[in-house]
Amino acid sequence: MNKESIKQIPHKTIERLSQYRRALLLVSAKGKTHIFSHEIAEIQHITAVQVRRDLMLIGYSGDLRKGYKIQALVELIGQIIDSPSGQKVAVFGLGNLGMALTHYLSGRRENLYIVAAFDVDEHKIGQSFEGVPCYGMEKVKEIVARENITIGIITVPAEEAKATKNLAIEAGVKGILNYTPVPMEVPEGVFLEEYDMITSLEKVAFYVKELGSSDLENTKRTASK
Amino acid sequence: MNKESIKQIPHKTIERLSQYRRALLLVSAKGKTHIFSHEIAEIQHITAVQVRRDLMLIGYSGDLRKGYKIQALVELIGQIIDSPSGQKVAVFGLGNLGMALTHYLSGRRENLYIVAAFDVDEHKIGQSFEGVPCYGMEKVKEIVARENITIGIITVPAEEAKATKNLAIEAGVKGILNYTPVPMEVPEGVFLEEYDMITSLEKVAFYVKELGSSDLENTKRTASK
DNA sequence: AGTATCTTGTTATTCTTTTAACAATGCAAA
DNA sequence: TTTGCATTGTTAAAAGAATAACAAGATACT
Ligand SMILES: NC(=O)c1ccc[n+]([C@@H]2O[C@H](COP(=O)([O-])OP(=O)(O)OC[C@H]3O[C@@H](n4cnc5c(N)ncnc54)[C@H](O)[C@@H]3O)[C@@H](O)[C@H]2O)c1
Ligand SMILES: NC(=O)c1ccc[n+]([C@@H]2O[C@H](COP(=O)([O-])OP(=O)(O)OC[C@H]3O[C@@H](n4cnc5c(N)ncnc54)[C@H](O)[C@@H]3O)[C@@H](O)[C@H]2O)c1
Repeated sequence: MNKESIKQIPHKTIERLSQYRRALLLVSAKGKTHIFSHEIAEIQHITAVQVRRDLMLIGYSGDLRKGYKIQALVELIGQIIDSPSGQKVAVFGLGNLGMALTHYLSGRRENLYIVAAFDVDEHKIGQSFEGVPCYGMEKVKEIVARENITIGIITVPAEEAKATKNLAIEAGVKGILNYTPVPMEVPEGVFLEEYDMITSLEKVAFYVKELGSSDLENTKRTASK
Repeated sequence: MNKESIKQIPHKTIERLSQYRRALLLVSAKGKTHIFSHEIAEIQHITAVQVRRDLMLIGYSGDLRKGYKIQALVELIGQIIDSPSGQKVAVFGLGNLGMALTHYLSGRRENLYIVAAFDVDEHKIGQSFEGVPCYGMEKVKEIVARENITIGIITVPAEEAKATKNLAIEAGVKGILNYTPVPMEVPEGVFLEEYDMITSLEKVAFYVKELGSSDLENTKRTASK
């Protein structure tokens, strides 16, 4: 697993590794120590080949008779997708969605820490939510630098989305998770992931309509993007 | 645009059509009547070829000199992705996320109506939120049937996710939008779309780490899908 | 020992999606 | 009129991802 080979891991495989790990931790908690590719596949509702291929790409070898050693696999996935010292995350826009996410994420993931939220609302600034302090926008540069925040989640109103993204990047954020419906672009060296809920919902609506009008297709789609 | 050709529109194109439409409505509101493929592309941060290819797939022809007629294109996209009489949506699990989504979606989309929420919390049952009534789980069958709800958004706790999905499908829901981190499967004739936030966040974290360790890749990824 | 069975690891193939290439078109200006 | 230019529509190629195919290893059973 050198740096070059990691770079060639498909994006989709990276996504599945995240999911495998969580699934593995769950079955591990039940006392299981080994698992077969088809068992992982069943949990994830994908094929066993897909699982084996993904594990091949990260260079993990299982036992031909017992399957994969859960603990070792979890550790290897961690070596690949985690930063050794963890990464810090900030939420930009502590509204309905931002608050839900803060609630959901804080104290949950071992290597990703939500350490700050930013908003313009005077009622929120200065307070803490789930142990996460909320700062005014004028503090972005200072806090991002001081805390070494590398990831920003954008949940401000659509009109403010691009400006907020720019501010975050100027302050030093290297990864953007954009939950506004506004398509963005980022400079070289910054990674952008976008998710648009309306699109998902309209997509479901479209395929429901299509399935209704002629029942040809059995469909499952997974996004995460 | 017959039924066969619609079926062959790539999933990704369907997603982009949803986004094109919203972008077009915005520029239309500013008084613009025509638009070039490269203008759409710029808004969406994709390539003009991609736009033209998508429009080709839905059989829309632009004017060689003026570009695409915005209003006509919006209408055509509507003919393709909307159901003529709209579709009704229910939220299952009116917690932090479910409430945020209800807030966000209610009264917003023209052809998709959130008409019900379901929860087990006695404090929520019987109340309305954003004009959306919350019912107990024992009412799912009755309400889904009565209101002809075709789409269910799953935002219950992870442990309840599969049971809730099954209940929704038994009641007659034909499309599931799963926001829990629990991978699901659905019977034939039901469409499933899943989005896992943790996966997205860990993916961003991974690529931030990689970009940091060697600045080769300029990356943009969009999910919704 | 030999055979059957199950699993992994990997290569080959197919499918999907994006990107490139380019002919055809229509207008404007020379 | 003719040339140049920017745009569309479409076919061709490339890239990315999933699926299939199958050799090889390990164990159990005969
Ligand atoms: N609520 C949802 O479920 C949901 C779902 C998908 C996408 N979104 C998107 O997420 C974004 C937020 O949605 P919401 O429902 O939470 O809205 P919201 O209005 O509840 O929250 C927006 C928050 O951003 C703050 N804010 C406003 N301007 C700001 C600025 N310039 N800088 C920093 N903070 C600022 C506001 O004070 C508020 O707290 C929107 O773009 C929306 O499209 C929301
Ligand atoms: N909060 C987020 O930002 C967020 C983000 C991504 C994913 N999720 C996922 O969404 C789900 C909900 O998250 P949340 O933060 O809103 O949790 P939450 O606890 O705030 O909400 C869960 C809601 O579901 C209700 N509920 C519990 N059991 C139920 C049942 N059997 N049937 C119907 N309703 C039931 C609860 O009463 C509560 O209102 C979780 O699976 C979580 O993993 C949440």
